[in-house]
Amino acid sequence: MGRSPCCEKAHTNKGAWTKEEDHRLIHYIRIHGEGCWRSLPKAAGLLRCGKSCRLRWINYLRPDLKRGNFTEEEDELIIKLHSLLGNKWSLIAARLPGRTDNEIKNYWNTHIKRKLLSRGIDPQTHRPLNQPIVTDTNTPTELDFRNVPRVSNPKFTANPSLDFRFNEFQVKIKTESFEEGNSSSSGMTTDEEQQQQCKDKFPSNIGQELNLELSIGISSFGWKNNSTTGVSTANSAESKPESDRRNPQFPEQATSICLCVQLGFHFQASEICSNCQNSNNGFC
DNA sequence: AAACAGCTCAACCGCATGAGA
DNA sequence: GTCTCATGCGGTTGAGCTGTT
Repeated sequence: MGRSPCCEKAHTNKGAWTKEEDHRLIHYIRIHGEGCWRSLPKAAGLLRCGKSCRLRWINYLRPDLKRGNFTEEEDELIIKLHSLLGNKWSLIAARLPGRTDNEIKNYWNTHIKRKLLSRGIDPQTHRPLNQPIVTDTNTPTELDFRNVPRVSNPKFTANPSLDFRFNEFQVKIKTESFEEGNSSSSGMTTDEEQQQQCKDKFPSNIGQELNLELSIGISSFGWKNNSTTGVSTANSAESKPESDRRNPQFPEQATSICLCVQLGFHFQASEICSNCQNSNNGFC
């Protein structure tokens, strides 16, 4: 006794969407908003299954989608996020405003994989090709979860939020990671030279540590009022899909979810998160 | 110009998950 | 606890496009 199919396949269209279908879907969602995908096709007069409608809207028709090629910065961000998260395309897409998980997945498979391979990097492990995996118990060079603090139970946190974060999660990387490709004019690879190259590229008082901090949680202010906070674009209500803004699973005022992944140099405790404008000793 | 190969990406499929009855 | 529903996610497919011979 299996589950009933999500739609009556015999009476649904498949394949490429026509302009008329797109127009109907856009028109319907403009009036009624997202959600209720199962009943949407019938209500909108579409001979499509709800899944198909949802996918079409999310991946193609949504007005906040960014069109055009990926920038070099987006490329690098995707690579870094993939090294952290693996094939969690939806999580990666959450960090790239205007990009969809499907788009990123396709781009990864068609471009970035090849790019990494040409650099001699395994796209799955992000390690140099043909290099055996060596476990160094003293100096973490890749993700190191051994000292990750507990994942606190939301039931016991001060506010009713998820508090799932990899605290103080720093990944030391060699400065050669900042170099473009494998080029090294002198061929030298000493630490001194790498440090100098790093300083040349990043002429502030930045050290050699990249902070690849990942934190997932609902920012505390989000439970108060999301209309008056300085929420950055990535997490602002304006940038969220209509369904997120109307999500009945959350109280009306609790729609700001901080999914911070700080990719960059470790920022100071006195600074605030550029994403949620929160200051919590460098974490949010 | 035609045939073929390779590539891109929109769309589909199956499965997982959470909510509610 | 079990079942169904609704939704979301990741892997895969295949039509159409582009480049090459």
